[in-house]
Parts: sequence; structure tokens; C-alpha cells
Amino acid sequence: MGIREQMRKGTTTVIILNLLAELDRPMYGYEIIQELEARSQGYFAFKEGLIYPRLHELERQGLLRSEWRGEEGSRRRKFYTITDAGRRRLERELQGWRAFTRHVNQLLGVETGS
Amino acid sequence: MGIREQMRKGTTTVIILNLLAELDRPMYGYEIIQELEARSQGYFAFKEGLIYPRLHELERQGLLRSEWRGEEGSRRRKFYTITDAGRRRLERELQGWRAFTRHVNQLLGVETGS
DNA sequence: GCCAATACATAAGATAATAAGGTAAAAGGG
DNA sequence: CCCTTTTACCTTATTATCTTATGTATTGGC
Repeated sequence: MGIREQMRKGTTTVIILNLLAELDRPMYGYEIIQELEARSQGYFAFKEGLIYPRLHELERQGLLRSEWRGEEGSRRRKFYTITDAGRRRLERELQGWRAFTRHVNQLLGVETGS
Repeated sequence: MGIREQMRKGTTTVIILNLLAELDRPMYGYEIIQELEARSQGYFAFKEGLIYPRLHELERQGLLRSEWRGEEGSRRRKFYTITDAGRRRLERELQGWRAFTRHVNQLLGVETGS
């Protein structure tokens, strides 16, 4: 596991919540994976083994709500919607991310705007 | 383990290498711990269980060199010096850190200077 | 003399990523 | 129509790094 894979730990939750809040519509797992893959432009891989368990965990915590949709027992897709708790959590996570990078940058002597 | 502890994973190496390169003198483990604790102003904890094994690993990789110093078999301190390979690795790690934050910020829609 | 701080070390447990596998339906090309 | 690829869901084993806890020994202050 490279540094990129190590450093990204803990960021998946805020990235998923942010996407669902930004697009503000129900999205299914595979769609989330494709969208994040496209947005990260090949930098991050969003493998199924990463996203699906994470979605389950976020739902378990009440940050997402899920609903199966499918036309007459055929193609089944599980749509996820961010909850109010999820939006509050997103705000906290965004603050946490900014604080984290600020402190690491400070330790590294990297110039930051703040 | 909170988000802070998860997110910091993978950052310890670059932080240690950066400190030894910046101060540009041999430092012993306990000293590194105290210095990083002070610099992080309580945000990060640099526990012994985190730093000592990491120093051993960095030395094993040839990024640090160590030397026991002590006045006539009394207080023993293990001093670490960054190697040339360590400095090169530091540069790569710093670039890796900047790329990582840039890509996460992009996914999160956070404004950045670059 | 005793307790706190210094200084090293390791082991057990938690967490979140990767890698690798499985099932099944739809879509596209020949 | 068949076959392969893509879509769409899922889970388990492995790996890496962190936290917590523990152990040993020296030094310094009261």
C-alpha cells in the first residue's frame, strides 16, 4: 500500500457526503463510483470494495438513507440520499479536513492562505 | 479511532523527515517526540508507540541513520540523522502531500491557490 | 529516598484501505 | 441468437498504520 492509499484513509466519508450534498439527488452506488472516478481524474481509485461497505456504514450511522428502485423486478439499483444528520456531519467533516491540512502544513512549513 | 487519527495515516513519515531536514542536526527519538508535540500545539499526539517503530522502519529503509550516544555507559540516547536518500524521499513525499491535498480539495470543491 | 520525567522499546487491538473473488441482469456486436 | 462486456450489487482476506497499554532503566528535584 503506497502513501497515497495510506493518506486517503478517513477522507472517503467526507467525499461521498459532499458529492451527495452537492448534486442534491439520490444516487446509486455504482453511479457514485463512476462519478468520483471521473472527478478524481485517475488520481484516486474508487473501487467497489471501498465504496459499498462505506455506504452501508454511513447508512447505519443515519447519515444516508437508501431505497431500492427497479422496473418490475429487473435491474435493481440502490439509491442513496443524504439525511439532515448527514449534512451536519458533512459540515463537521469539512471543518475537520481543513483543520487537518492546516496543521500538517504547519508542521511541514508549507505556506497556506489561512 | 476518530477521523483525525484516520486521516493522519501516512503523514508521519514526511513529518519526521521534514523535521530532521529542517533542523539539520542529529536528534534522538524522545526529542523528536517532544518537538513535534510542541509544534503541533496539541492537535496531534506523537506517542512513543507511533514514533519509535516509525524511526526503526525509516532506518531500515535507509532514509535515516542512527547512532547511540552516551557518556560512559550511562544515559543512552539514539540519535537519528537524515540520509541523502532520506532527503530525496522527503522531496517526493512533500510533492505527494501537495498532490494529495490538491486532489481531495478538488473533489470537495474547496478553493486552493494552485 | 522517592516520585516524576526522561528515554528506549514492544505487543495487542482497532480501523480503513487494497486485492480478489462471487452473483446476476442488461447491452452491444457479430 | 449467442457471447462478451458492462453494469450493479456484495463479501472476505490481507496489509498498513494508528492507539493503547505495558515494560525496563536512568536522571533530576524535593
